[in-house]
Amino acid sequence: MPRYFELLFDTPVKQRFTYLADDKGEAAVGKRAMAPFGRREAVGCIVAERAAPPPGLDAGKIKAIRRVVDKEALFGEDEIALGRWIAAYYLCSDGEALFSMLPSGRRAAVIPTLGGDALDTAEERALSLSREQADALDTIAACAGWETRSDGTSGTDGGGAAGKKPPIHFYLYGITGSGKTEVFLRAAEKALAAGKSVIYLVPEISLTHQAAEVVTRRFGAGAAMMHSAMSGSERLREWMRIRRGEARIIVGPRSAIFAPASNLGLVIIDEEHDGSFKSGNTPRYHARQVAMRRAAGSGALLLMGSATPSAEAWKLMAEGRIRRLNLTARLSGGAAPLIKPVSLEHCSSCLSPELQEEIRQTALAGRQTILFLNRRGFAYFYHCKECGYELSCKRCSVSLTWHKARGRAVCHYCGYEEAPPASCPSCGSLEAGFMGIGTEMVEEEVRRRFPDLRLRRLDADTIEKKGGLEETLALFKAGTIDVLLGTQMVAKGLNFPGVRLVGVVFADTGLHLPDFRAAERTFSLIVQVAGRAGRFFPDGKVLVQTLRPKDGVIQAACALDVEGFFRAELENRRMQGFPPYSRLIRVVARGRESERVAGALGRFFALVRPLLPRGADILGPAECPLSRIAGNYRRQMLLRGADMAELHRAVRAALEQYEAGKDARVYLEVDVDPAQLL
DNA sequence: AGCACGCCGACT
DNA sequence: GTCGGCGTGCTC
Repeated sequence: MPRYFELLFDTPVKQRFTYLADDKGEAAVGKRAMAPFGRREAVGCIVAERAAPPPGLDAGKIKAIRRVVDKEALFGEDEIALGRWIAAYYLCSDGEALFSMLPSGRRAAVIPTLGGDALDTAEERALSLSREQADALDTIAACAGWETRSDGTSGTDGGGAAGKKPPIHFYLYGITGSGKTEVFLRAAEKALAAGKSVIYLVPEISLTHQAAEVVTRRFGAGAAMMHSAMSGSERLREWMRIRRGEARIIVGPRSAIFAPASNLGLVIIDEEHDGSFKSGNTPRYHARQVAMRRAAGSGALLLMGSATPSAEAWKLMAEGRIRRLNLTARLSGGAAPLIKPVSLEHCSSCLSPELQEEIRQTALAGRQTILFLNRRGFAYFYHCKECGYELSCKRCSVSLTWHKARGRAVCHYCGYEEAPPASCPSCGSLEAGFMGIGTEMVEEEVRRRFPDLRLRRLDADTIEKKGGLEETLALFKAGTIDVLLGTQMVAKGLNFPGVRLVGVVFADTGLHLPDFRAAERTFSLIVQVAGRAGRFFPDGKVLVQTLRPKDGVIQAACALDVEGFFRAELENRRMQGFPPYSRLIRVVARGRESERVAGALGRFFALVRPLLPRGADILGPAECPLSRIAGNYRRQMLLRGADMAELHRAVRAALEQYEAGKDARVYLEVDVDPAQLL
């Protein structure tokens, strides 16, 4: 009696392929298998067994599996079902979805990790919880119905083990330093004690390592981690430990949401607002969305936290669909820092007199300064006053950034570089040059004004050499650096007690980008950076330099007024019909020839428009804000509607018709719930 | 996505 | 006369 198995492959082909079992009888659902696929061999995943070949398929076409790759199954039915859901929701093939769940390390990223001692020692040390922390924890535990044993608190809250209750989501909304981590850890402890497993998501890169250390210290061998620097085999080993139930708490970045944890009781999402929870390649999933789906399926509880929630989360809290738990008090003695907008309007230097003075005062007091600017290089655009010429990349519609130290003009999108022009390449005028401040320029300025201060710059250019990041952070921590200057990476999660002053060199970066989330990102970035100041002393100070000190976003950020910010921001979104008041699917066409790109997207537009439900509309087609990247022209359209299921139906049907006669040399990218519109 | 088959231009 | 471009189609 021959056995047949259905396999999925990591290709965009939306089909299953039927094979005969191999001779040895090892084949089983959930294992990977090598099989002849087209004119080559490929690894597929066995997702089902069937008694007979599919009707209508020529029996002669069926081939046999070459060999089974795995000894034990990697996936259970739950994971396979989750893969199907991902594919349906994010509009990719089942195979792409399933293989993206696997920590195979196909595209293993080498990512610098932070030195383990960048931990928040004060929070870790906390033995007893604050009143707010304890209340939050009690509320969570009570709703979850986990058996509570410690604390002398009495037993279960009715409900108990079995029975599917509607999932409850919680949001720990608290300022930086209010002790969210400790509540996360205690909630995890309780879930584990009740026999459940826990997934703990943290933003990519830096925090993964820190959080992983805290969790392993706390939970020992029962913890598994999935950080991006691990090799494929290491990650696979962790995967199997989780499947076997040997590890019941999993820490990692967004992909850890796929961990094959059985009896899932709790999903934690730390820094919920962080952009790295949304995947940048197919399937373009959002870990929060997947977490909600997993929670719904398993009855697990979802616990998120941030000082600056996303607009989506904020709205759900306002509607009562996520329960908010407030942490308002700063632990460890720190007070909310004084945050002040400083106008750069009539300032020739990138350091205003006020910021210079504070840097001086801070150094005099023997304390440290962090300067933040989200732009590397020396100057980021070139302009000719004579003829208006602007120097842009030959392959992208992006201006070249001058990297003075390297002596090159560089494209930050494709890496193209050339020698910086001595005079205007168009008219030869000398009234032309680079403008717009970057971290290198700030570095030069600080060194010029404060030759005695020990300064380190921390951005993608200075950490290229391995260990650069760890070294700089260690030096800063040890107090051998007075001023730490850098991009994003100084904004997130680093806690250094010696810091008194934080200077945001230019807050307007990104504020006026053509993306409806520009204000939200700017707001949360400023608030997050501000959180680096005075965490352990009451005299922290933050100066926010801007060309528009009166701007509502800047003002709200400086007042740490999250409520006020969202009152205005959500009203804007509602008026303009953007998320969270609508749902979006973004379709991008890209290709070498602009006419073909336009033609292809136009054709897709014609296909999808009649399929859209009432009330839904289309923005575009139009050029992408970044209309050309690495030689590819890009056009996009935004499908907008109230109901994602309806949008899905329309796009899926249109895609099917489009495939039938698709344009050569044009690629369509579909992004459900896009996070970036550039 | 691969990978091969197949049909039109400039080269040993 | 061939090498090689990339358009088209298929993968149990």
